Amino acid sequence: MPLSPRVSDLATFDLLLSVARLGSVGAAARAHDVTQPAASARLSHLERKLGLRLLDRSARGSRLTEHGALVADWARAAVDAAAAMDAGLRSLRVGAHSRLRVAASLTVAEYLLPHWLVALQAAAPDIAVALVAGNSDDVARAVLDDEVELGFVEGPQVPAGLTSRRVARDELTVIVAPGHPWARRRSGITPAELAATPLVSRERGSGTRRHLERAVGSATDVAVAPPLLELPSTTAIKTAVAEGVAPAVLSSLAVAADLAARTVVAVPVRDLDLTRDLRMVHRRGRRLIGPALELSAIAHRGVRARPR
Amino acid sequence: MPLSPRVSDLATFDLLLSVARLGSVGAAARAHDVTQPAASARLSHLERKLGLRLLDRSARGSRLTEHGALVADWARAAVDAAAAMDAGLRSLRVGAHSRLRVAASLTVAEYLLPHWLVALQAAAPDIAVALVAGNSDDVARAVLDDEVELGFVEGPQVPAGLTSRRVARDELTVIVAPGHPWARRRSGITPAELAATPLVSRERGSGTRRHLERAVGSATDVAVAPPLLELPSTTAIKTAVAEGVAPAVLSSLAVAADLAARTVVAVPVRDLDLTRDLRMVHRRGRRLIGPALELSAIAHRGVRARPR
DNA sequence: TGGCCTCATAGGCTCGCCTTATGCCGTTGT
DNA sequence: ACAACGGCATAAGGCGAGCCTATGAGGCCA
Repeated sequence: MPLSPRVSDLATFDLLLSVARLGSVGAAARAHDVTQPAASARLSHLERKLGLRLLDRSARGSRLTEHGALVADWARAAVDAAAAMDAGLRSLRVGAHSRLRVAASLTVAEYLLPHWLVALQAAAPDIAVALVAGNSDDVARAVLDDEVELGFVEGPQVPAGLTSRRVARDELTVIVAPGHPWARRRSGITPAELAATPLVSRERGSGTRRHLERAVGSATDVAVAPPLLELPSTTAIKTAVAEGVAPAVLSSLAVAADLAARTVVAVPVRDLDLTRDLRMVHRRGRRLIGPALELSAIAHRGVRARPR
Repeated sequence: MPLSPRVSDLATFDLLLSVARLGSVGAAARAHDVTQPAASARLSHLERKLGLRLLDRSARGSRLTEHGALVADWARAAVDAAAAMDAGLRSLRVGAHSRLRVAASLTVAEYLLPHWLVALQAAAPDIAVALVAGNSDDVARAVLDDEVELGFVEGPQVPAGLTSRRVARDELTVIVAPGHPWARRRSGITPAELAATPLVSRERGSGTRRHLERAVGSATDVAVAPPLLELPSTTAIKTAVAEGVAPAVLSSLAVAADLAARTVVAVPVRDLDLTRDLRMVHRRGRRLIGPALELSAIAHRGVRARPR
């Protein structure tokens, strides 16, 4: 089910947001480095395509209509997500002249870091960040070897030689397809049930998988069953779960959107603590300065500001 | 700051997601109704533009590289947001032949309903939904007058003649600019402080504003100060707050993304319950059937599946 | 009433993207 | 081992979307 062409042109929605912010089509056009007629035409075209009047045009400028305000709020969510992706993409380009090098475990790199990078760019636009994604061991090694100034890892153990600080708390979540028997279990499943069930899983060595094995191991005698299927990406796992292949255990950050859209369902687990800390690490004894300090502050403040 | 052209072409990222899901460029091309060379060229072009290899091409198909998997996860967030917007947009077109008519208060229409509509479309693709957005009074009236089958309202009071069911719980959140004095108040502010401070606010009559006045009124003798500034949209309010005009009180659903990006900061309020229920309503005595029942089930299940 | 701001329209051009046709290469099956 | 198949890349041609410049129309303010 491909995306409708109605919404694929994010640049025009971004233009609409600029009109809302700046109060006139011409000003928005200048902000986007196009001429006023081009902007005007694009917006008219959008209104035609959607079958909605979005703007009240007057001699003093343009304001959103009621529909326009609603559409603008929807669009902002999409544009923000795209901006986060863009911040991430910039950091992946091999940064020969990067001023800040960062390593992050997958969960952090996927769901948290892009937003921090957006905030960092707003605070200090000239900082180029280089990002390396890997598992927590890779990250720790990169920090110790001085390949990066800052690292982000999952899990309880902090490698020797590193100073750590919690930047977020995450919770592993059991997900199943909406039709799966566990989906009706309002009281949850037991750790033993979870351990006995072959899951769709990341490859051995992933932080999520290791954390699950440790948590289940300390709550029950049953060893975690070998996976039914190993897949290389979170996305692939969610797709497999949604198709009913088997349950999976993923970070709550990874499944939030899918839960909201009901492609998969969360199953509570009784008497098992699946929370884990996401930590920022840097070399012990080395003070953070400049860009690294800035990013560290942004990430840390995220702790309190996290949505419910 | 307009969106970078790197990420504005969502359709190509959607194509990348299809390649990941289907395992080959050709299959993704068919799913998107273009020829294989067109898809191949677009993906190559994207890789050039990003400076990253995203796909491992082989004679058996194409798989994501490590970078590709990360980019795909970022892209999925943006594409999902766009899909939600699309579902919302479809429902705004005046639905002469719509099979399900819905009215929703602004908070629900902005942040919840689009995702429910995506799920509904997945479950029943042929249902056309017509959405009317308004305040809770408008919604109640529309349901009572039989203009819509289903309504979604905010706040505690359920109008007579309507059956209600809670579908989500929301919390009003005090937000300030990152540099505002309150931003450092880890222990929070008092209800009296909040009441005494002129806020940036929606116009009188908005559900959020009324709920705040009621909650503060029952916790303190001080009446809520008149707003410093009234603005017509949530977006405008957040912008004003971020620019340091004054604090504001908005739904947690409205500010989650902004908190994560640190454009604004949440301030706890001591000894004041700012939670409120978001309710689905329909005419008393009338059983929900067909599409309305389906949407009602999706919305209700959302209660348990909500991200933390 | 003139100047200035807003947005809309018209004409001409460029360039991006798609389609069809074809070739190459690795895998698979007999 | 060889042939058939599936998957991806390249080439050439055509169409259309979107941009720019130039200009017009309408409201607001001095």
